[in-house]
Amino acid sequence: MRQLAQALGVSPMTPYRYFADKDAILAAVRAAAFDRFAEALEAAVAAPGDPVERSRHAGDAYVAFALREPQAYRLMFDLNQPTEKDYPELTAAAARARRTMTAHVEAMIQAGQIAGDPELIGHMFWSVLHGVLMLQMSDKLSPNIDPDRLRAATIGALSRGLAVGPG
Amino acid sequence: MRQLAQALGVSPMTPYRYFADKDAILAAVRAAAFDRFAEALEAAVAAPGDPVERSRHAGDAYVAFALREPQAYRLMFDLNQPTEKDYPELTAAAARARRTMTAHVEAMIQAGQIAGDPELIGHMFWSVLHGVLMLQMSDKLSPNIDPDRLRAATIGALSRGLAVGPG
DNA sequence: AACATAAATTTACAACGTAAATCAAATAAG
DNA sequence: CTTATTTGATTTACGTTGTAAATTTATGTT
Repeated sequence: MRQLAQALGVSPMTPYRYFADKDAILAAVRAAAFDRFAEALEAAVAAPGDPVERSRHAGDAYVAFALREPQAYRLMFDLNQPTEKDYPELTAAAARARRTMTAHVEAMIQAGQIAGDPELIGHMFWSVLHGVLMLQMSDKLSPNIDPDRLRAATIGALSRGLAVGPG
Repeated sequence: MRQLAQALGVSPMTPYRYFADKDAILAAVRAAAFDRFAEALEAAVAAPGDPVERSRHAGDAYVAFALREPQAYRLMFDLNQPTEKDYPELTAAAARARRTMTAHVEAMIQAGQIAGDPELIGHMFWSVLHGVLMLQMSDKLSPNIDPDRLRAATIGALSRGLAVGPG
């Protein structure tokens, strides 16, 4: 806090005139990060190309964000952070990212590319991306395993599994 | 630290005669948690039944551990914790859990159940389980999504995708 | 009994988040 | 243009935290 205040060129207690406490400040940072994240996803999904290509772009954008702003990504999903229920703006920003995901899956379904519950399918891909990234960032992967290869293989297998029959 | 010392019925500085600092203590706790975790997996894999059934048991044991000891699971994969490279016992305990996983996949491959790199395939399932659990625990899933259903659907689709052709 | 070694405690300090009191700057009322 | 009143920022101070250093207590050993 004192460092932050100094970086802002202001006295240690000044931020407290604008935020309730440290958690509120971090919640604002989290919300801003989720907004940047949602923007990156929206841009990727809106790019030209067929639905499958745009899905790849979305996945790439997801990973690129996490690796470009690891601190932000960490904070966004940090289990030690207070639940976002207490911070409406944060809830909203997180929901926005989820909606982007779901909307794109819906588009793929309407294109006949895939079938099933769009929100569930979106969450399936999300889980894979997040899982690999978390294991990668916490240094839990075996030294023999290349994160990019793992991610590609898992997304590939999951896609194939979904193409056969919907979950 | 002071609370811990009091719980041990000892003065605040006593733990420091046995551990370098707080991180070292937490690393020991993490290592112990990983050992319990590995034991749970080993037990599940060693249960009777065909390989596919035993895989299900392993997955169930994984999830059961995380939900039965959420604090432990959190700590084990906490990104804020110092890297386990500095704590050999911790590295060893984590590697033990990975080996259990890989060994079982190898068994499935030799049973002709599946094909591909066993360590990679093990990591694929691991990523899914970890991803869903983390999203669940950090309260990031959409209210419409049931974690158990999400996990089952994702594991199911991934399995189907792997059955078709190896990654 | 005297000493050496190990183990635990006491004391002390710097850093943290923040409550309370104080002070300064802007705006409104007379 | 004063004089209030509100707003914004700072200073001071307190309780907690992790832990370094000094000190005491317990445990062998000669």
